[in-house]
Amino acid sequence: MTDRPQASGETLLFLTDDQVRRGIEAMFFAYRGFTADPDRILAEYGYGRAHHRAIHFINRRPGLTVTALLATLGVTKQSLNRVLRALVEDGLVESRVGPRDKRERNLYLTDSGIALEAALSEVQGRRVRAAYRAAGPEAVAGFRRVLEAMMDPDLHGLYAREAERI
Amino acid sequence: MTDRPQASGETLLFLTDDQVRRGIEAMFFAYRGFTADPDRILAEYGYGRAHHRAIHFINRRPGLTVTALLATLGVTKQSLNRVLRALVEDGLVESRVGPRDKRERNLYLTDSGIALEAALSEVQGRRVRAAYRAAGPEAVAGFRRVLEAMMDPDLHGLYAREAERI
DNA sequence: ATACTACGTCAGCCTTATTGACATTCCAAG
DNA sequence: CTTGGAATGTCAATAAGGCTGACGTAGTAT
Repeated sequence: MTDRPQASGETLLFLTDDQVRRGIEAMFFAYRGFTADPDRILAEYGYGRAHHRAIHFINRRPGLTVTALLATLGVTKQSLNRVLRALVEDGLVESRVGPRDKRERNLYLTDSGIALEAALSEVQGRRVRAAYRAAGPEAVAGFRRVLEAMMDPDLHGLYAREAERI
Repeated sequence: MTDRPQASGETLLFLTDDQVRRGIEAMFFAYRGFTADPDRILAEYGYGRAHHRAIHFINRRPGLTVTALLATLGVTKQSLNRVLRALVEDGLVESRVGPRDKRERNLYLTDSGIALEAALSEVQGRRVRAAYRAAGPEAVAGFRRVLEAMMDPDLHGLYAREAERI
């Protein structure tokens, strides 16, 4: 379909199919690198990425309700429940009855939960920082802009809007 | 640990833990958006991302051997075999006995395989292009630089070196 | 009093991944 | 020519993490 080399005219940003495929490939490799370090720590606890995500978002929004976390992660409650139950049983997450609405459960990290979160974001952040350093400041700004644009507006919009509201 | 706001001195690129966490979060949301469109197509075929990855790399390197694909994907042969068998049975991938070394199997996409790959990279590329357009050309360059730096050198190095060799 | 919401849980199923074991084919080195 | 090892395929068992469907309970809201 598209086979012009570089061009620029109307779009100023013309990419061949091959260039796009390289970008797709880069996302795959980068995401794998991105998750490799936390995965190793999680494995020691018998946890997976699902646990990491829950811990991450509870840390970001202490007091988050189960429904809100469900919407953020985009999984079913049955799926999340298994993960959440393990975290609560292991004493990393605390589930308090909602003060306003008693049906709700507000989720908080315990001290051990905070410690694990710190360890996870430390190793993951190490790689992110290293990549940022290697690429340079303007590259980081561009990176973030592309990522934002790549997000699914339906799924992420809710989260972003909620973030402002709170 | 780190709570200075912006700074710049020695590193020229100082990021707070919170900024790094936002980056981590952005990767999560972006990767989900990135895979959403292909996932819908794959579901129609009863396939998953594993099939997509196999199709992608066979398309990129027609004649790829099973061992090379194994190393690229970083999975076990048992895991890949299931995926590969489905693709061969469904007539999307052809597995030819190696001409030089008859133990090897060279993998090729059939016409239907090429068609599916085109459909997948079309929808995925659509989102990538949209994100690139929204972010601008310099942002894209920066994005790629950060992604490259984020890859696991051990895993990706092999692939990159092999790409040059061929 | 009734309807709806938030949450938890049981059961069953699927995909993708793992480890371990074993067979086959075939290249290459002694 | 024999033998070791490499490339591949396959069987079995297991696990994480996701899904749907169904059901129950507590609490809010009308």
